[in-house]
Amino acid sequence: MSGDGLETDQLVVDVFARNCSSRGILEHITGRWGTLALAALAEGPFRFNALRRKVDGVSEKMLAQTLQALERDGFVHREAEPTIPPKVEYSLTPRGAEVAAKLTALIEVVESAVPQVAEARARYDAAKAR
Amino acid sequence: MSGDGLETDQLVVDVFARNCSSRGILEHITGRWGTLALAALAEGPFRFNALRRKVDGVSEKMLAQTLQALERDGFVHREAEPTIPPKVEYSLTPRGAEVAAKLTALIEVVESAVPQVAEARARYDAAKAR
DNA sequence: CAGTATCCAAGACGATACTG
DNA sequence: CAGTATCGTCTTGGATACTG
Repeated sequence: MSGDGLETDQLVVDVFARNCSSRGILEHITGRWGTLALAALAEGPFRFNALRRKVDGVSEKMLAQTLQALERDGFVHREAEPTIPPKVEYSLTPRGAEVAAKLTALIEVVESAVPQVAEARARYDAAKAR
Repeated sequence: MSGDGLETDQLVVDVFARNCSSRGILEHITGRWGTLALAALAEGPFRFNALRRKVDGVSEKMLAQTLQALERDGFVHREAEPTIPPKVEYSLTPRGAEVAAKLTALIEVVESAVPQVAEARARYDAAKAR
């Protein structure tokens, strides 16, 4: 624990500032798997492996890691039943639901834009090739 | 009209699917710098170095790379005046503005949640340490 | 000013094996 | 089932130097 010249200011909020708390949080949410995990949980609670199947391509390690970060930040709730075999259910907290709602809105815009993006890319590549 | 079988790899749209077009697009947007660049441009047009100053901490390389990806996808417009010294202005396209709006909504939620996230982390860490 | 090119370190990521 | 541990690869990303 060093308290040297670099002050890790606890309450910088503007995302555009470096060392800002909100950036770290935002990166958990907008990270490669964070977005997909939250969007999946927006459809309802999931058990670990069900979530893993839903979010196609994620490894055990990354899903566990992502879920832990989101749980620590208070966006995801983890409910473990101490049975054998273990049953663990993940769901959104109220705050997680708020975030997830914004994400699904974003995803919808993106999905509806897929064809236009394909066109835009073709134009860009054609122009660059010339 | 949507086919039931898995048709192709070309126009898979569901984000949860691997090899899906929307995932790649989404990752440009939600990437470490994509989100911040779009959010910054939501406040108005910016020249390269102004944007670099605004988005604190981004390197030349990453900003250029991010901006090119977003331009190629049709979210950002690049206007270059062939003067000396060169003047290049970046702005949002209409589709980029749509996306940026969703992003700023997300950022607002995150920023307003900063204090609660800090609490949640403290609780989580305390529970884990025990 | 607005980039491009190159190098290199850090860590993100995936596969696998193992535990409770 | 729900993870953790470990290892090796491959990408990400920053610093620096250079061009038009």
